[in-house]
Amino acid sequence: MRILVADDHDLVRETIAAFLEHEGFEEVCQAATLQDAMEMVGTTGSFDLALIDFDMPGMQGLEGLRRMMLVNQGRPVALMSGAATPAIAEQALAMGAAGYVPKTLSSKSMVAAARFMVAGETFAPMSLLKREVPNNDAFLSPRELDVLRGICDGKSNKEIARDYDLQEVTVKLHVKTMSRKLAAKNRTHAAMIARDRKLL
Amino acid sequence: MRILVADDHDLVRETIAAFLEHEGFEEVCQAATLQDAMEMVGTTGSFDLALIDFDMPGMQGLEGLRRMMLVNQGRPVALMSGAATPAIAEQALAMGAAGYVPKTLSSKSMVAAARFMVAGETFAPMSLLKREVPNNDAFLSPRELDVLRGICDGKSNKEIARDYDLQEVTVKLHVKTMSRKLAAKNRTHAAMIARDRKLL
DNA sequence: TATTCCTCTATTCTTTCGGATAGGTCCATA
DNA sequence: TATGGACCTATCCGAAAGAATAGAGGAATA
Repeated sequence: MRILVADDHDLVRETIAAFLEHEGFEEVCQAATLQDAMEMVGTTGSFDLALIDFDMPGMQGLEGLRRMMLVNQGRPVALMSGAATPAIAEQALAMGAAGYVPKTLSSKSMVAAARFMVAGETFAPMSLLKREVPNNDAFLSPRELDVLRGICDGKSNKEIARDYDLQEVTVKLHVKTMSRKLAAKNRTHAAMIARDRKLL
Repeated sequence: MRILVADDHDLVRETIAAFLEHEGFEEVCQAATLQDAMEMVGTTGSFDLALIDFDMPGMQGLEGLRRMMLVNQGRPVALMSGAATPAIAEQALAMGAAGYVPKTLSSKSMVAAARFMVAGETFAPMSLLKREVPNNDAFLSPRELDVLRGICDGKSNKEIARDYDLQEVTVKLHVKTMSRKLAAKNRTHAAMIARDRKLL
């Protein structure tokens, strides 16, 4: 049962490794960069599970994950991160990662997740996939939400105006202010952001 | 560490309970009906985790799950099933279940999942969350997918053209043909459709 | 009461989209 | 070789969107 923990933050890496060892994983290796991690696979053989950090040197976004998965010969490789977006996690899973492990996970859960992935299952915390909507509140006004819904349905400003019995200019106003609130470049971007945050 | 396994199939229930006990869970209780399970909670107190079968007598679909969650005082309750549809699993999770455990899970994974849910995390097998994207293939051309990705990022045609070293008109062409293929009214609509079908 | 926020409207202007039409190359396959 | 598909470019036009600015009514709240 060989596990690799790759993270450039010494404290984080060592803590995780210590926990895993304490919980019965026999051989827990460590690496501080993607290069180190890949070399380690080359010299000592593939791991039963590799946990690699998203923000580690050499990762180049998810490209590092892809390369790591290649060298580990199909055995499970999971992405770790402290601050990756749900979108990144989903992408990682889509490209076949064994899981996504947020560093916010309790040590107990972390060990459970590791066990799980070693067993060949794919793991992701539901907190990622479960709608996080603590932000929403009174962030967008009711009208702005109306308009946003219309946009998400692919409607034009004119159509939205007709639906709610408004003038087109008014809809435009809402589109603009709402897009600013969401930090969206335009209506399409706003629609995607809305979909991501599940705030429709 | 008290766990409840509720299933009307004696063999299944006892097997699962035996595995959990073998893997270190101290107190594993069993029930063959929802009534029994709820009474058990009433007399011996709430469990750290309750695994209840979807097809058990008294369940009445997900209503039984809801009631079980109420009596267990907010502690994790997970749905088990041999043949529930993904839709049911998603519904269960939406109503706050601690997880969905298919009976097809290996015993190892089952234990890992239990550990995980006891720790307060929510669990669902990725097979549920992994998208079925068998439709996509060759539906949109590679270029059209490029453009679609750009649109989903809220980019303008001009930006997309720059990204791929094309003329803006060309991008427009792709937008048009691609929108037609997706039956989208406009770029925004196309972006939403793409997101829904996970074909980015 | 004054202030703030949401709401709606108006005008003007520039940029972007969307559609139509009309070419062209490259490539694979029948 | 011909046919069709994906790909690229061009010009033109109208519609839509986006941005800026200005004003006004209503409701809630400090």
